[in-house]
Amino acid sequence: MKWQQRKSWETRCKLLNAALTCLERDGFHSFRLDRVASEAGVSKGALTHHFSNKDDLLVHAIEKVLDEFVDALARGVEEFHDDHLTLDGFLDLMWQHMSGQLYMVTLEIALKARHEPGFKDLLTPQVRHFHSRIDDIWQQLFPHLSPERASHLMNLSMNLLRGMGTQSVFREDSEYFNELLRAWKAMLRQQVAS
Amino acid sequence: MKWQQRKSWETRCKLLNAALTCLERDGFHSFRLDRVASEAGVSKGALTHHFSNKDDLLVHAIEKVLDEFVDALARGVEEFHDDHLTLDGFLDLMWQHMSGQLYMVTLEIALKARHEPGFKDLLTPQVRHFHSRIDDIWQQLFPHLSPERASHLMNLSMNLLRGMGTQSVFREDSEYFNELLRAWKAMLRQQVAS
DNA sequence: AAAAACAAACCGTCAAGTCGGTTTTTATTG
DNA sequence: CAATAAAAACCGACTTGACGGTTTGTTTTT
Repeated sequence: MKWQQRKSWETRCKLLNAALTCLERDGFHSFRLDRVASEAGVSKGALTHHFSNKDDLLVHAIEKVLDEFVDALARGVEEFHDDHLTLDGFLDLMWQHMSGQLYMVTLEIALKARHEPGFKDLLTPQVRHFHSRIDDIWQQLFPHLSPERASHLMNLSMNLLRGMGTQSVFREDSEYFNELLRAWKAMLRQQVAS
Repeated sequence: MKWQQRKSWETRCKLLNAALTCLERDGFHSFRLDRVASEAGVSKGALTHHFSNKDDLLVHAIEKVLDEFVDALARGVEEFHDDHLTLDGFLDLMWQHMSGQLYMVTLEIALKARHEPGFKDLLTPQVRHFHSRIDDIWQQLFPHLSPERASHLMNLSMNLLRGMGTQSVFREDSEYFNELLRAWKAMLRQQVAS
């Protein structure tokens, strides 16, 4: 029980990464299990061995990407407290992730969940956990504000970034998004100061 | 050339509405032409007679919904100038539309466009036209601000609402969204005043 | 008569899931 | 320490069902 365990974990990991790659590249509508398998360099049989079906694979893939995002933010807040990162820098970190693979993948999944109650139920616990972790992070970011106010500012920021992520589908213009971000940072500083 | 023209226009319209209904209810992944036909109360043959294929139907449907949205905002800005609508009320109007059929449909379409360059090319002119009309509206809303500043505030607002629309998939809690909106209105007033 | 509006059967394609089989690793036993 | 049984990892052909587009036929209008 050693070589097998490790090998198993490795192919599982390869499959999850391949699933995320395919989901971002092809979208859920054109998400094909055999393409995931070939992207991971294993057979379709191996995939079905590790994940009982499409939904199972997707749920675990989304779990992975959300965890990695929150981990990155948690490291960010540490740097913030050590004065190695400004508030602006923290927002840059958020945008860096939200404009990459993460957001598009969660968007694809969210739309799927919207139309499949069973799948949504599978995801809801993950989503709740994700939000509570992010909420914690913002409470740490602004310990001098009331928890409600910190949550508000966090949710406004997250939703702004979500919207920007969505708009980036049709408008590929990083300078424009940087400007928006700059404007938001200024408003946020104002709110935090008052 | 009269009964025919009218009948034709009627079934076209029924088909477009049915397409929007199906797209919001089922999502693009489960968007089926025969379901659109039965939703519209016509046969599949009628559908293929009016629209050459799926993409053609979708492009015209999205055109319709975007036009209706901007028309509503245009009426809103008139009421604003006649002092029948406050800035808060105008944002409520925007959120009312963005939290309804409009945004979910555009989201489905945006994700499709993201993975199908040909389809994206079909939509890009529509999207540009949409944005220029919305931009005009915000310029009319804030004639005393610089065009750049008005555009900034518009894009921040739109993207915030987009993000809220996205989040509403997992969080059905209208009071929460009203609170966020209230906070944003306050910040926006501050920005407009200064 | 001709063209438009509509109906519905048909077919080719394509992917998810199933399943019997193969190879490799781990546990057991004399 | 083999020998071997058992279990896990993996492979890929096949079935099955579904849907988009085509095509042929029918009715109604001009």
